Amino acid sequence: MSKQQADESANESADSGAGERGEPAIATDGRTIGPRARATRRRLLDATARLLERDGLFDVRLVDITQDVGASPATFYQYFTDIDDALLALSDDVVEASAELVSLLANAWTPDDEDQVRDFVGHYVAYWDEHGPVLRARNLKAEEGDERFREKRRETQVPMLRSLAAMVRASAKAGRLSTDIDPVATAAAMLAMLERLVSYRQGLELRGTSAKATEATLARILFQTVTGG
Amino acid sequence: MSKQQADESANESADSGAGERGEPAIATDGRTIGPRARATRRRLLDATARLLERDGLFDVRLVDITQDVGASPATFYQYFTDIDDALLALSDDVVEASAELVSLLANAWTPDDEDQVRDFVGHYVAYWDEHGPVLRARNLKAEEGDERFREKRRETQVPMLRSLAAMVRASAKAGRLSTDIDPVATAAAMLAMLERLVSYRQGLELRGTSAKATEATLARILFQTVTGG
DNA sequence: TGTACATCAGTGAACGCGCGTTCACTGATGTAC
DNA sequence: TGTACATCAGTGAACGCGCGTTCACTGATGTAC
Repeated sequence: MSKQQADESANESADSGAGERGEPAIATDGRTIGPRARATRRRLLDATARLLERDGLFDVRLVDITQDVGASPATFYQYFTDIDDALLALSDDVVEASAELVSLLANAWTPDDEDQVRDFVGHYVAYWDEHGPVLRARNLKAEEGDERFREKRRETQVPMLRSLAAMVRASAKAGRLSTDIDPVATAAAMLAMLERLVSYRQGLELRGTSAKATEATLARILFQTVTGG
Repeated sequence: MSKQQADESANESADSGAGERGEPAIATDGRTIGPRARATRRRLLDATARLLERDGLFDVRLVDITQDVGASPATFYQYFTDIDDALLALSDDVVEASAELVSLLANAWTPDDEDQVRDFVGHYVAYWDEHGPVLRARNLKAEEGDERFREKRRETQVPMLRSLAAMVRASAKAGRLSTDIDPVATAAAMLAMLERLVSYRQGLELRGTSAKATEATLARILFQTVTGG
């Protein structure tokens, strides 16, 4: 490895405070991991996300990932057992990034809070714009039955599901929604709608419906269904 | 490649003839297809769907498909250029099966028609129960950017989208819905909700929400959002 | 301040297996007379 | 009704390539004195 490359690695490691997140302290072969190694691991993850976007989940190759960061295939195995292992690590990142989304659901919405609902939908769309490839890959793997990816998906969905269900319950109690609806199913339906529609957005734009209108519509439906407003 | 080979490979399978449905009249190597061959082709498709369910899209192997019907790998190539080709054929089947679903949307719903909405949701769920593996595979491929599968998805979605959007428009005109909503985006949101929630159903059942309650909730949301009732 | 040794990090190059793919062939079915 | 020939349908067995995987090795960085 060239001197320049080593310098770059050192710079990139600046962004992560040493070993804070769920990052492992030892490599797959038992070596202890220093800052340089941590930076390499990060670069491999970033490359994986990049190629996920470029090639799609079906065509991501371990060899391509390492080539993308200018490393040997053997290096990959220092940090991950296989590509799924790297995808799981990336999934942890997006779980973490969903915390902000969850926080926007902390205070129950009322019929006066349509602005807050719009704000939430805006953040939700931005979240998918930023993490789309990883989220999609995670969901595909989950849908294919892989329990590890199912768990990652749950980690983001359940907190949101709980908050929304609580809001529905409150709205029903306040007489703004019929009491014979199922709060959890309603919340799940809203999350399903949000999650699925993001992948339809381009198709809709082609059909003459702007992204703005789609977002506004989502917010409206969510607002009405959850608050009864 | 021999001259003969070059000639033959010019006539790809697909739609180059008049079978009963969308079935080709000639095989990939130019032979004309009789009833026996058509049956073999069907058995290969059924096996593909079966293994799709058992192994998942990532792990479907051409060799396994042919073994499942007791045939040689070479037989597969008589009828399909590759697995994707077979998946596209299966996708045509589910497009065809969606006609009944579309017909249930032919007459615009009014606030008196909640029963019809429930009926539609029931059929929708049944449709996914029957064709889930193929629908999922088609959607995954579409989401991964394959234009051929995108087209198949559109073929089922667009008619439903049109019908629902028309209903929303009518409800708005009748003053039952706000006129500032976007009919197409609203219709798309409803379809997104339906499509996505089917894959969550098991998860919801584990969380104590019955399939019946989920179905009823979907129908309720759809009913209110589309008819304004 | 320089040298030696320990530890951390990365790699070249080969290996091998799983799986798609092919081709010359055999077997089955239909038809003419 | 039987025989010969044409056409339809299916296959065994091998081939080869793409890609994950491994291991003994080199190189980089830290530390003791």
